[in-house]
Amino acid sequence: MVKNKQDKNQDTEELILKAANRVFEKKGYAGARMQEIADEAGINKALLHYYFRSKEKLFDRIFREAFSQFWPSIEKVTQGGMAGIRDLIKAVIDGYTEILAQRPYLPAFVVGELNRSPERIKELLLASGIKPDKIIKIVQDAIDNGEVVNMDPRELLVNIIALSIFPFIARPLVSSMFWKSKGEYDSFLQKRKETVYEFICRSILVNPDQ
Amino acid sequence: MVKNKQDKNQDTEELILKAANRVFEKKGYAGARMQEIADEAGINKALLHYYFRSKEKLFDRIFREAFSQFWPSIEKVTQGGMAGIRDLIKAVIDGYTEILAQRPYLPAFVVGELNRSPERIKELLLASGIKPDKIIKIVQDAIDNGEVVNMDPRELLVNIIALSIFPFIARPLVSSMFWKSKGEYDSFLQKRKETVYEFICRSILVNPDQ
DNA sequence: GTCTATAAAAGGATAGAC
DNA sequence: GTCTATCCTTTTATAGAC
Repeated sequence: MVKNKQDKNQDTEELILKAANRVFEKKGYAGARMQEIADEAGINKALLHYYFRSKEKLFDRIFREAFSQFWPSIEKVTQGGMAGIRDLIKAVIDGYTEILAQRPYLPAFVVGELNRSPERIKELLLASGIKPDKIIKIVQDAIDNGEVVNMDPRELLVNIIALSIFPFIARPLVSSMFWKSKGEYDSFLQKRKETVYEFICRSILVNPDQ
Repeated sequence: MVKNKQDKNQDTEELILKAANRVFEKKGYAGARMQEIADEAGINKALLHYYFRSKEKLFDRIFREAFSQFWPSIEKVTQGGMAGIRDLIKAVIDGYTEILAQRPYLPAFVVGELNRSPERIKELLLASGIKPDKIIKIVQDAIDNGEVVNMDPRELLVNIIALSIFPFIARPLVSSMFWKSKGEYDSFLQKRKETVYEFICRSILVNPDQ
């Protein structure tokens, strides 16, 4: 069966987006080159502009997707309405572990670009439909009912995210600083899924063994 | 008293380095413009090249300094030879709190650029005179003598650094996600110096109150 | 829709006067 | 040591043929 034009459009656009994603994610907006994106996609520059008009617009498209991917299963948990604090922590860690295994450059990319244009954040957060208040409430409830030690719920959330993401953001640095080889660091990251959960629980749970 | 030529050299070079630091630190190598650095320094592009020949060389100079600044008082502690685990943790947190208050873009800059040229790390680590093994040993000792729960000492170090740095690396994101204003976030970062120490101690110390 | 060729602009680097 | 003017390469973007 031969593809019709509609399919071809879809394919090429998809191809470009995939390529642009790889290049932007690794090199950032300023470091990326339209030529390199075209090469990766197996087409030429002119076609890039035909589909997305400008580097800026192409980047915008890529970045929005990246930003939304940046929040893994936090939503999945809050969706249900009432989730336990342990579920929340596990969901965040597991979610990041999963997405970061596939897209290790994602957090450095998102965070790096946001540093350069912080004015976009408000809008991006709105568009992504993320509800920080809901998540904060889950933590606050756990504190109120004595499950978790008294602390600023936002701080706990920051800590969870920090511990999940940082080893990926600073991967080359941390890896060559403390580990013998890339492979060993990878296996550390695997085990870490459990150890970081325990690290957090030891710190915050009033009754760890309950 | 009139300045002689020697002074003038020094001043201009200093001026350029200051300007280059601001621009590179904020925009990264790819995003920085020689023109902007010249403007910030109050001179013209030609003079930049007169002093540093190329963008690459100027950047290299800036980055080396930034990298060395990235490791605050860890050294200060290990210098003494035998430091307690509590001292180590406090030293790292305090050190970062101090340097990051002055140079909030530093960690994102260092980590970001290292992601793009990881091959440089080995050499930079050597040149900086940092001794990861010494630091690991301090933690290992604390584990061996039963002060700290059993865990990979490297993981604890990663966690300490992560918790210290992440709120700065991801400042705009975290700030507008969980806080009402920039000012409130700043005051959170201040208080955090203590709370993060407690967070860590609760998790790792066998006898927290000792 | 896709290509080649080329325009147009930006940015790094140098020549040469003072 | 510092400046103006200019070169040259890179990179984004468009025109026009197929």
